[in-house]
Amino acid sequence: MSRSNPRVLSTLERAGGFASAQEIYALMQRDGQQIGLTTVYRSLQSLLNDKIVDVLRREDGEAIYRLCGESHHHHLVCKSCGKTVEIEGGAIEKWAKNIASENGFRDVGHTAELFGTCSNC
Amino acid sequence: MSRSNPRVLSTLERAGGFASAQEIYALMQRDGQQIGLTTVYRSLQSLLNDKIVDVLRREDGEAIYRLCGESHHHHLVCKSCGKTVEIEGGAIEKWAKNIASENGFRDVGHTAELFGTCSNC
DNA sequence: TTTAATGCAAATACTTTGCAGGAAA
DNA sequence: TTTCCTGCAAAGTATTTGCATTAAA
Repeated sequence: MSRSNPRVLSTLERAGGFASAQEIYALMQRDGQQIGLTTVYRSLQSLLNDKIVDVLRREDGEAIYRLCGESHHHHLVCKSCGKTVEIEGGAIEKWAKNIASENGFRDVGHTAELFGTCSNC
Repeated sequence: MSRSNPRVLSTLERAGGFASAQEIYALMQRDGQQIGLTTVYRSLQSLLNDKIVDVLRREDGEAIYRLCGESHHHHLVCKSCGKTVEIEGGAIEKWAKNIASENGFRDVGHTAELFGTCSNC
């Protein structure tokens, strides 16, 4: 797989660490940076692979990418405005471990996302 | 807007109260029910409007609809053989509600999946 | 007759892939 | 040369919409 174009990552940072592929592409175009949409998508795939970014979905299904810290966490996302709060998942980690051992599973990971409507919407 | 075709709702129920438009359409086709994909989409829109169903997004962005008020469950999936266990999510529901109110969110739903290696693998 | 439901086909939007030209090692 | 990066164009998938036909009231 191809490596990430560094300008894609820096554009994502500049966008507030939260943007779709289309938006990153548009931003770069507006700045006069020469790049193809394909490269933006491929770079994001690669960043995702390296766990440098995280992917969520907007209400309309568009994928939005955001920079991700190293610690395992979850998100609480507003369905209306996209506002995102990072959640520490202590309780859910414990829950996952319990469920796993109850069912004889090992090496258990998990995904969890919360979504709703924030106080401003 | 057009009203919902009742067979769409009953197919969604039959699917376990959780399916995408494409899946509902395929299910109805397989059963020999005559319906168009357009009608399935329009019916789901209408059910959504009437708050009879709820919409979530799969990881790949496909919209999945579920009956409102269904006590939904989660899955524990073996990465190696695909064995799946249904999990009752009492603990996680409570967790989600707490997190939501702590952050001033309302109408909060969630997704959660566990994956690991089962005892046979 | 008037209104609502239906479904085909076309249009949209996002995303991925095939392929060939060019840059880098 | 060999390998990697790039981007156009085409393909793919999910979803919506225009429009004419049909069923129902």
